[in-house]
Amino acid sequence: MPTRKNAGPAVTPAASRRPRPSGGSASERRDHLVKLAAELFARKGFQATTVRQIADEAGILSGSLYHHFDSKETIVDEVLSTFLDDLVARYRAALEVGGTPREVLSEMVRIGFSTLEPHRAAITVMQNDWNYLLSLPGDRFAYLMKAEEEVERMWLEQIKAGQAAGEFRPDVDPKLTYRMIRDTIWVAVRWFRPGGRLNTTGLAEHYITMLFDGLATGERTSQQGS
Amino acid sequence: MPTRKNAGPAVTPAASRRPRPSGGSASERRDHLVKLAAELFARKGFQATTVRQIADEAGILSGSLYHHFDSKETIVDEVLSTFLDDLVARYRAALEVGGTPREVLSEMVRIGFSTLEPHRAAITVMQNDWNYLLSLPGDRFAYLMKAEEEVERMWLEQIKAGQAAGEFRPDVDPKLTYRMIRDTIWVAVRWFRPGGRLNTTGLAEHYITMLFDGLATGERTSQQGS
DNA sequence: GTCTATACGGCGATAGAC
DNA sequence: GTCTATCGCCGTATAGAC
Repeated sequence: MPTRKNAGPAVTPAASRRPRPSGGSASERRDHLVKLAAELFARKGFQATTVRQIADEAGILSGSLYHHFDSKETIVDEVLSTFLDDLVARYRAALEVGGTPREVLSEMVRIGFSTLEPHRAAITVMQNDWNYLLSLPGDRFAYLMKAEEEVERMWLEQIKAGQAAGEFRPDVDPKLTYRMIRDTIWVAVRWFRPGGRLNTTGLAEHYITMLFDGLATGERTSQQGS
Repeated sequence: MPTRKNAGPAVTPAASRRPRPSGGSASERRDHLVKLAAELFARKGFQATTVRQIADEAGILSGSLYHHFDSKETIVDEVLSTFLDDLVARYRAALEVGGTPREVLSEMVRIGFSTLEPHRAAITVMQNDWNYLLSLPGDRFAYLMKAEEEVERMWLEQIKAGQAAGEFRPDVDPKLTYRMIRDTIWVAVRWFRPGGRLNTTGLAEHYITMLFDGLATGERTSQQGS
């Protein structure tokens, strides 16, 4: 079942706005075009990708694209909202399962790295064109910030819970820590390629080790309280 | 003295290509234009920034820009090469000072974060437009990869030395570890703003703690050998 | 060193035939 | 659902006056 799980409401407008045809064949074509466009956006950047290039890739002319989408922005909107809906749904599910803060955070790290392969293009676009899309006139891409805020709340909750339980060191800033974790995960799309020495699972476990236990061997230093 | 220290040769072509006028007044104007352009590139992206906008910002017309630069690419070239020359020179200097791997790595982390403020715009451009610039026809921006490779060698050397000395855990991958450190530092330009709770020094110390000792309190887990 | 004026191409998007 | 044809705009860059 490739459609949304019922773990919560859609967080992005485009996802709920999108019509759900019965046969599915009409939207398969559309989805295919979105995938092609996403690859180009990721490789060249949103603005540097022209509607003619997208159409070329699909073997049609640029004018024909406008039978499926009313603008280039609509396409990138769909790329990003599809990814964010999936991501947020999986985070919510992980929180429902529960566990110690360390267990939940580990799972959230795994979820993040596991999206690297299926959503590589979308994550790349999100990283490179986030600021530009937010700077566009109108509120069209405001949902990007909304999604980011919900995700941040979920992470912060766990980090703070871990500190309150004495599981995490009290002398680190939760927000700062969250940002560094988040960035480390997403920025990996820049260099991660499937088929390398490590798959995304190995990547996640490597990072979980570093995150919780650090690079150093031996005794810890500067373990002073808050 | 704002010019290059004699800690090594320039690593970027643009830097050595650039004429060094005696009076300095002529190049001050040029440097000013580069700074204005860098801010716009950082805010809107290289491609989305037009030469007309750059000229507007400087209070001249777009045609007049071409008295100073022969193309828009030349401007971004100068933005990036100035930053990279400074960065590489400082890394080289840190390696010359020496110390234990942990000390040297800590210093390299500090150097990285300390560039966030003076080179904020350049780092942002580097992050967002790296792929696009490398994809341009010709070898013009190939020096970006050259610089990146030299920097990677410097980091890997220290990580591996630390593992050989038993200072760092042997069960992490040096290259992977380097990439994650590098990404965590640079990606901070996305959210770091001077005047917040933490300055770049505090940021660096926070990260050094996390990097070496991790988030967890208490005993370490999974300390198996290679 | 800046301005005026403009060349030239490619951009996103549209209308209507098929 | 795609093509043909095209509109109007804006992009980088240039030439020559001042």
